[in-house]
Amino acid sequence: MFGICNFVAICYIFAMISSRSRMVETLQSSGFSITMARSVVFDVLEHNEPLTMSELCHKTKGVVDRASVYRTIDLFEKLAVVQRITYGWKYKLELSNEFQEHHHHLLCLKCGKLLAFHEHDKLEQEIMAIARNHEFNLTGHQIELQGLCADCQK
Amino acid sequence: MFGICNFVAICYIFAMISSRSRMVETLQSSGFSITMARSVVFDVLEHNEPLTMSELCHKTKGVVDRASVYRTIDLFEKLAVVQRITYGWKYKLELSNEFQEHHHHLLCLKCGKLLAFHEHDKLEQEIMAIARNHEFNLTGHQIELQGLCADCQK
DNA sequence: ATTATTGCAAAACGTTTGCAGGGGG
DNA sequence: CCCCCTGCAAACGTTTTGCAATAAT
Repeated sequence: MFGICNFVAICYIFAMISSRSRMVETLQSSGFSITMARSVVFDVLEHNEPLTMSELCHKTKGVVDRASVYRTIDLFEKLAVVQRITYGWKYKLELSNEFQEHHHHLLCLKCGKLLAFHEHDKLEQEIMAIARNHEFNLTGHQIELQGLCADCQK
Repeated sequence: MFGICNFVAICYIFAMISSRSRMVETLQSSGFSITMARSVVFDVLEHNEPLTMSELCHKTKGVVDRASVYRTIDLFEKLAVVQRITYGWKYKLELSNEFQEHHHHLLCLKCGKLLAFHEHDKLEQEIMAIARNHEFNLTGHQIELQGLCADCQK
């Protein structure tokens, strides 16, 4: 009945719809309106790799004002719709863990690419152990690996 | 002959002298002068917790110009005398690993304290394994744990 | 003495804010 | 229709840059 391709496609469409509607729901349940600016910012983030603030502003130029982008990101962060990930000592923005799986990144110092990695079980366990040793009540963590990606090593 | 206290004191003084002279050596061997601005910035970093750029500028106010502080930090980073550590999505500056032992930090979200931790053998091993899996030529990494320190949990 | 390095001032960014007008519920 | 949200413009903090004066070797 269903080929694997159909299944994948259906999952993909479902993920998109559910991701967007979850954002709508998040906004409404906190009493915020669904406005064009917020929709546009969300859509841009959904369909791109992690973006810097200026990249985001550039992609929404002419449609959403810079100030509104900042205000929208500010709101989205408070509602945990987006998260900042450190990139060198700057940051990029992406949809947060509730809207996509928890992960960290490898940063290529030559081409600037951010490569996500998901195998981090041991890493996370070790981090929790360290926090425990220091009587730390852990609420979050950032990990970034820097180096040269496979392509740039050639 | 030597009490443990004397030994510790001697090690401490030796570490200070060697740290400063290693900086002098690093500058000279790359053809840079030892200037007042550079000495002052190094001394301030040596005798303080990690500092933000504005904290550093404030502590050197009236002695070294803001622009020179930036230029000095820029040079020190290129020569790997200082390193940036991410602090939230901002950064602080401290002497780099060659001038003090390699470590990472726990950030307390309430009082803002940066607590260093040194037990990270497993962490580092796991990080190298992940890089290997992705054919990444690893040159560095950043880890930051966020939460509430023991004092602030009360 | 010669050249690197600095201070000063101004420019270039990134981010925030006040306010009046426009769009969403 | 009412009020939240936006665009605009100006303010603000941080970082960079050009240039003439100064200090280091």
